[in-house]
Amino acid sequence: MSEAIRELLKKNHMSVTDSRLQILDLFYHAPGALAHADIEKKASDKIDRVTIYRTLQTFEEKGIIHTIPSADNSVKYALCKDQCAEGHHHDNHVHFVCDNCSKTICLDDVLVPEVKLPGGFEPHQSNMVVNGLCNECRS
Amino acid sequence: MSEAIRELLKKNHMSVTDSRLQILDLFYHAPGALAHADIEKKASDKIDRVTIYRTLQTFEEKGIIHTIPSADNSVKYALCKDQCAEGHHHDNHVHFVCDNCSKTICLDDVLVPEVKLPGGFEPHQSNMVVNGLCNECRS
DNA sequence: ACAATTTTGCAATTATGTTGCAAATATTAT
DNA sequence: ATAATATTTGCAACATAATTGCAAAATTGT
Ligand SMILES: [Mn+2]
Ligand SMILES: [Mn+2]
Ligand SMILES: [Zn+2]
Ligand SMILES: [Zn+2]
Repeated sequence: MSEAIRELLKKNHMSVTDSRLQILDLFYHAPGALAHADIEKKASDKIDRVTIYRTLQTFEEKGIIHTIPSADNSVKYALCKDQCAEGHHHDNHVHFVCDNCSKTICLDDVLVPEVKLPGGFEPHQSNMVVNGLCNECRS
Repeated sequence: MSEAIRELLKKNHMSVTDSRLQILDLFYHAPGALAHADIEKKASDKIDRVTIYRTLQTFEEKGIIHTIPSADNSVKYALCKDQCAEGHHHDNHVHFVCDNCSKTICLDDVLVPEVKLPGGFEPHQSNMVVNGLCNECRS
């Protein structure tokens, strides 16, 4: 299992280090997206705050994780699916944030719809976040 | 003009104070959405940082302004249109963020499209942010 | 004009994010 | 396997952003 993670790092030409393995492992086992603070808490073997910042930034640049915008200054991160590569993300799916358990979930199968913009506006990338009750909290 | 702003505060059962008038005035004359830092800089007559935080929070609660999510921990605020009321926002329009001039604009006429969620998810509110080049920066 | 209520500014505290640099670790070459 | 090289980490120092309690100031209703 941990072997798959090593491979992912190798494939992206990154040194395989404990911090990186551990953080990636957290993402793979997390029920939803993770914030910097979540990682700081959950990391079994304590990792320095700065290392977490740098690791998240590197992973994002390499196309391993993507950011999920928020309306309250608390960006979260989640694993990208295959297609993303260095400097080239393709995470055009909708994100769901539960108002009850506050879990943040990638709805990989729900694509962000196109919208018609007023004249003169040139779209490059779209993000859509839906708030509400998640499948677990509603039942 | 400033009279309209007074009225808005009265209508929402808020005391009319200098800080509030000044901040509302900034919003009415701003070309786009404002971040906390923008207000701190632009306020002619200096307002304490804490007062700005508290004022933004109050305005948001009263349905006078709404937040615009971002992927880089820099939430912005913009005036709500009519229908919003205390604890009940109806700002279901798309937001545009220019990658060049970084202006953030409410596209009041472009509504956030509905999406079909997986079974069990109950949507309450949707946000959509489009990045790209604004009408001014493209020409 | 007065009393009651609300808002403000300041100080103190906490949280979040950034940078430079030496020590530790990982990779590559021998 | 060892050594040389390159990369990553942790620490300290710094910078910025946000929260809280409280007394002073301003606003509101009478
Ligand atoms: Mn996602
Ligand atoms: Mn808006
Ligand atoms: Zn939930
Ligand atoms: Zn622009």
